[in-house]
Amino acid sequence: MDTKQRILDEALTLFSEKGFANVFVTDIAEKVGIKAPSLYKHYKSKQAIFDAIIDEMNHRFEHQAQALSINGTDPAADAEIYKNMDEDHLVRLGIDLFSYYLHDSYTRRFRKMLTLEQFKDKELAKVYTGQYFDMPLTYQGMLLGLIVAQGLLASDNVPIMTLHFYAPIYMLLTVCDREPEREPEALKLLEEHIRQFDKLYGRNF
Amino acid sequence: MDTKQRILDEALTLFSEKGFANVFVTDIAEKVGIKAPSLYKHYKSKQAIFDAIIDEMNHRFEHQAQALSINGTDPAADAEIYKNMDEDHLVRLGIDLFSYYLHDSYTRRFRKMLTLEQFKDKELAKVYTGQYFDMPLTYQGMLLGLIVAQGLLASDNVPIMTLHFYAPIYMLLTVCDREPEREPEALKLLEEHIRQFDKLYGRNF
DNA sequence: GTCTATAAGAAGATAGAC
DNA sequence: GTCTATCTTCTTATAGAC
Repeated sequence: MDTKQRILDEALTLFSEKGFANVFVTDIAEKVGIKAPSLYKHYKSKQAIFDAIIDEMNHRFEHQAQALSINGTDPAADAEIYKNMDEDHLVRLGIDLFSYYLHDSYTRRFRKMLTLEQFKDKELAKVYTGQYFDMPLTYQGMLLGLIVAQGLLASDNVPIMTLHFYAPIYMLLTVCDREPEREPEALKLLEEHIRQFDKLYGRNF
Repeated sequence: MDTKQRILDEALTLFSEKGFANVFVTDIAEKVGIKAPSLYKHYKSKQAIFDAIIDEMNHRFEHQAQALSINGTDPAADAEIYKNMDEDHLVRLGIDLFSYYLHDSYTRRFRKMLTLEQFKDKELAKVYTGQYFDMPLTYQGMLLGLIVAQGLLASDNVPIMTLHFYAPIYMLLTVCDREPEREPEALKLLEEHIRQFDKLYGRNF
């Protein structure tokens, strides 16, 4: 990895732990193994480093869905996976989703950084809500819609059904971001949540 | 309100909007209508102001439940309220809860400040999780337990049922903290969520 | 308790040699 | 591209008069 990229990587780590304002260019340079002035040969300011991280994220998220072992951009192509979706498969899907978001290094650091900077301006607020509310609800809504279409679950309001599936996952994720030692407890609640979800939507309507 | 208290009030507003590190003692003093050095007659440092806000919160939250028009500390005493709990009453409860958390000035500012400072140290992380995860789940779990006991809803896993009730409320709250203009949309989803919740838990088991 | 003046130090960024 | 030296500005905090 070249220096320019290593700067982004170390800056992201520091920003996600301490917040933009509490990280000094000296800290970033030290982690990279150079002196602060050298850093300005790669980026014209501390803010430019932050902006470059946001830009890089926009490129990476295009491939995110693939990392979840789902096609991501073509839900119809994912339908095959959900042909025989039973409770255990749904639990596996939810835990994989949760574990990926929680443990993938880049995803976790970016989410934590955005958590700390979300009120800075309207654009960052939109990036956060887009990534952790609109996009998951849209995509998971398509998947659950497919499962409903196949008669494996039943709902006359798939968007709300999706909110019921995703909101507990999101909340448990924020808990583990703050207190990683609560992950076992979160995983237990997550599994119970999905089994209950499956029972609730598997029996009604 | 005396100067000492006004300092806390203005500091909380600024911290919740910009984060601790991006607020300067000059900014706080200006809002209060004094010069920065005068501020040091009331608090020995900027950090001491932050600490005083956290301390004040610990006192205020004792009375929080009462502001929600429920007893709060004695769920058994609240049982009366839920004697005739139908879907519309449950919707009202959820929307009141949501609206209180979102619009109560002190609650909103404190939550936003804590959001920005939650990774600073273990103690702040615990305050956040305690206030917005453990406490709501514990208390709402007691209320839902009462409703289940009265046969108005049914569940063999009240903690997970509580997670299903609260997690969407929490997630929608975080959306509105970032993008207040999305409140109408959030309220619509919130009402649909609770009506669906009532149907799901009203028909099973 | 509030002010003006100022100390003390931190932090972002630049200049110019190598 | 990296370094040392340095500039400039900002920020917290104190001193001491009123």
